[in-house]
Amino acid sequence: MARKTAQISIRDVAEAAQVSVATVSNVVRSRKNVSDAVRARVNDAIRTLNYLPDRAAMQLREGRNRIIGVLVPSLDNPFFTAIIACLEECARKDGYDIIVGSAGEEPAYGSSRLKALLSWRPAGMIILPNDDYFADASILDATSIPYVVLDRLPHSCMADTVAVENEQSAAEAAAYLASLGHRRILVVATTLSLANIRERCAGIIAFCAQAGLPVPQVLEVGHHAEEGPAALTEMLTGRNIPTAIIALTNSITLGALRCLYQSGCNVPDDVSLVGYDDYAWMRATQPPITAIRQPVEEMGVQSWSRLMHRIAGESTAPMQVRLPCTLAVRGSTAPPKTGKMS
Amino acid sequence: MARKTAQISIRDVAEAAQVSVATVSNVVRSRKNVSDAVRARVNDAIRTLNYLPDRAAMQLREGRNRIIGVLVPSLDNPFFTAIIACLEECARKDGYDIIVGSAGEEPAYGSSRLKALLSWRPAGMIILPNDDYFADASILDATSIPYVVLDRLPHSCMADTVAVENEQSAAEAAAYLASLGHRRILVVATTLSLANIRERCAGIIAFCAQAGLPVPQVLEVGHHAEEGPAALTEMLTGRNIPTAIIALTNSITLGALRCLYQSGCNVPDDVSLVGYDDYAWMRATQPPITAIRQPVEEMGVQSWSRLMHRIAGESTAPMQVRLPCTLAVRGSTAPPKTGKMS
DNA sequence: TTTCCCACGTTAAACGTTTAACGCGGGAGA
DNA sequence: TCTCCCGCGTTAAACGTTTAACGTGGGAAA
Repeated sequence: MARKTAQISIRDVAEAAQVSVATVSNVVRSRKNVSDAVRARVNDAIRTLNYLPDRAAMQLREGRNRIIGVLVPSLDNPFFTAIIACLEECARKDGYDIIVGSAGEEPAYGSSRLKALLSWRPAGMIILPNDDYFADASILDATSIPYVVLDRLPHSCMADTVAVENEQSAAEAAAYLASLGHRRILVVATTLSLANIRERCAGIIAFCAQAGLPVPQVLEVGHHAEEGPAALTEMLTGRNIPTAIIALTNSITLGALRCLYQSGCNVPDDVSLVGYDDYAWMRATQPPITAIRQPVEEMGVQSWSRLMHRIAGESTAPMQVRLPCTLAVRGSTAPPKTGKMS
Repeated sequence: MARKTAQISIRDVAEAAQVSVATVSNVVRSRKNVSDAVRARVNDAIRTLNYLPDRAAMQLREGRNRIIGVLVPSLDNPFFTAIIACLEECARKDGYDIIVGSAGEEPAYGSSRLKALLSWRPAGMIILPNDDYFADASILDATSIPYVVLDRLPHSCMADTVAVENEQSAAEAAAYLASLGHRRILVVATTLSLANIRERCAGIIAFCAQAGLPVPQVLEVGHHAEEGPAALTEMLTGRNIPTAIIALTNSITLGALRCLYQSGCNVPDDVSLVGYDDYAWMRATQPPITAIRQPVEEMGVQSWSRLMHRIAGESTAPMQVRLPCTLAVRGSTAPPKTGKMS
């Protein structure tokens, strides 16, 4: 009978099957030849005792285990959870487990979450930094653990990185709006202290400059913008409102939509809206939202693949992967009503 | 200098600080009095070597560690990720780490994910089952690990459970629709093989019976309904369409909205819509969606608290916690246009 | 019959911690 | 001066695995 109090260990199984612990291990890991009779006895014992190997012990013995640490800024953002879901799928396929930590959007906790993750002695890490100074890099570089930086790129980094083509995708959205006849574009951002956001801004500004459009206005509204930031509502109820808005993240897209709704602006008749990320709800609004679709799945797969290569010992120079976004044109964008210009 | 190849251990620190490993441990865990001079030496060594204790070894030594396993059906559903975010917050406060596994909405993998989680020897588990037979219960009961079942309740269960008042909340939504004058209500569900969904249906049906309304129609559309299930579109383009829809999950709410949009039904003029769960996007649609708000945060907190009590040794009979939902009335519900009845 | 080898099992060490038990030196009380 | 105790550190065992090294018994080749 299994003891209820303590976990049953390989020793209990060995005892029950009348063999040594080494033999049990050999059966479980199928490492050495074990006679059929003994194997059967061991398997029986495992089943009746409900034996499960202890990962901590395995890991301790083997030095490094099949664990990947994933550090994200937040678990409340569908963009991050989608990536996690994708990484989890990759991990399952390759026989890894992932451990997820959330560091918070503001770099407040400092590196405590990273350290917690590292204390698992993971075989590798995938990091989505919450700022682009990425002080954590020094901690990671002090270990020999390979890691991949995803989505938000730090200023400088000795590791593989995977990100989307922020400038190009944002410029493409601006170009599309320009082709519809828009000239006054408002860019709504979380914060310009994030490199990917800055790149998106830069893409739009560069396009406008090149196309002879006025310099677009940029509004920073912070990370918690789902409920519709007051600053934007104010701007939309004022005079000389923009004819098009580009929202640089999914939460901003949502917030912008609420502001437009609150301030009585009609989409797309009064103001056109283009949002980053593409979620199901954007296709269920009326009108559906024109979206810059980030290749979330591809980001997960690529970063996983990079990490696996590094774990396998690849020692080439760090690679910088950039993935293209696609613009999904829907009903929230239309030519501006010329009447409202003057 | 730290060896680059292997992780630095407590022994390296001891060597660098010229003390025994026990002393290092005592400094790190501040267990016994250590003189200031020695403490300083040790802390210096820790800092220069970038020492991080190895969780696997700690856990092995201590038998059971501050880990909670969380098993959810899917990481693609914001309801589950919101709960995870909340549990993570609780865990951080109490000095625990959580390890998340996703089992898939269909009970296909069987119990392999659960076993993977259990092999971490967690101090406790929080489970959101993916079916209500909950075969995993036997595996869990075979261990001495306390666990809490959340959201979807199995047929019978010897553990603490936390769920919402499904019947009452659904009945309340039906009652509200009835008070507006609706008589033909369509219930759209993922699958009736889930207890919480069945309870919601039952609540609506019971109310209709009691209020003398016709028996509401129930449509099962499966788990991946965000894109708008064809069966629903078909029903909405037919004759004798319902005047109100109650969508029993967030994905169904989204899917229903798309179907309504596709089939040219106006919300709320042609059809009223009430949806389960309340996310930011539901307030950004036009009209905003009337929602049955599940107390996600409270579910997380309550289940965490139950688990902590059990871990602390509480051995009373299993408790069944039920939390109330609130109906947030918004623009997607209105009295039916009587003209369309005939 | 002797020798060798092979197939199958076992022994024991090691992984990095924690902690009970022990040692030791010096100050205080007798 | 002798004893005792207390504060500070160390030693060593233990946690559950894996695996290299080591029996051991029997069959085949000589």
